[in-house]
Amino acid sequence: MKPSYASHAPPSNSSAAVAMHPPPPAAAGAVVEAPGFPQPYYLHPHSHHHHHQQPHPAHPPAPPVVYSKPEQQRIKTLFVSGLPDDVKPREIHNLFRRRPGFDSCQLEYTGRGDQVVAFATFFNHQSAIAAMSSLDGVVFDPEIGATLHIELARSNSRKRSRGVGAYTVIDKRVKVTNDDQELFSDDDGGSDEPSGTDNDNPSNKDALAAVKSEGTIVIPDGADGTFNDHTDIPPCSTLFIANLGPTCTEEELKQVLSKYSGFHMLKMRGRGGMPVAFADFTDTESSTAAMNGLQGILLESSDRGGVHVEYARSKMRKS
DNA sequence: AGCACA
Repeated sequence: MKPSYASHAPPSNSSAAVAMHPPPPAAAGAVVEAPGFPQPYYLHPHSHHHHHQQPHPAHPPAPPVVYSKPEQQRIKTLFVSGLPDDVKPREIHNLFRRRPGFDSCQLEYTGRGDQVVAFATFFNHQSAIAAMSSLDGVVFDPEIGATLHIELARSNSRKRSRGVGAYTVIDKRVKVTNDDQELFSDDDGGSDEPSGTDNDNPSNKDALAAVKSEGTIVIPDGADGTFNDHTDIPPCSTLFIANLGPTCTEEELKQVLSKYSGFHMLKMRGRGGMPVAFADFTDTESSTAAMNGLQGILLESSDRGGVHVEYARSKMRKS
């Protein structure tokens, strides 16, 4: 099945498909028709920055951000193909760990030849989209000419590296005494399609259990100098919020922050130009939960993409 | 990348 996500549409209607060399300029502002869907889907939040000659200039506030068809908006996992077969899980983790909203990733040896694919899971859909548009088409190994192909996965990974593992390896390679390996090939043989990301999907688990050897290895956090966290700033009960649109108001932020328990107060600075905000919570557990939920989300006022949230470098002065 | 308030 062909993904309806539009950056993979033929060059005819994709501005990103041309000039697709090292870092793809993230299909800026592209408005594309998704096959089978009447309305256009807006691929990038910069729509109102680059004024395409639109028939209706009477719409000043940019169309709030719909990236993909509704059922895809629950997807927080990316499917990564185009990897060299000697890729290491650590490399996948390092590819994604700095991306805002990154949660965890896994490398999967599919068992089809030496094919390797990966899944990267984010805390929200927008973060996944943002990572996808900045990494899709990137040359992963120039020596070998390996170019990453990234799309939304068909389903979310259920693996969550809650505190422990930074990444996971799934090895479906089989050393079967049976000569018939076709028994559990579940599709047409297309090699770069997103397969189910469910690592242990109950529906096919039983069927496969008898034949397949699947090992899940959780490599401990920090085993090679990496961290489960997507930032190196130590946890703090105050959050630093950046990448806000110039028109972002305290009220707008407060409204979304107050959905998280433990939220105390908000302070904004740098109004006009590039505002930043500090949000104080009762404890680091609350601030961490809020950060994970807020990372990469788009506000009405957002014009540079989703908000960027980090732990503040110092706790807000208690008043 | 941009981290203040005392």
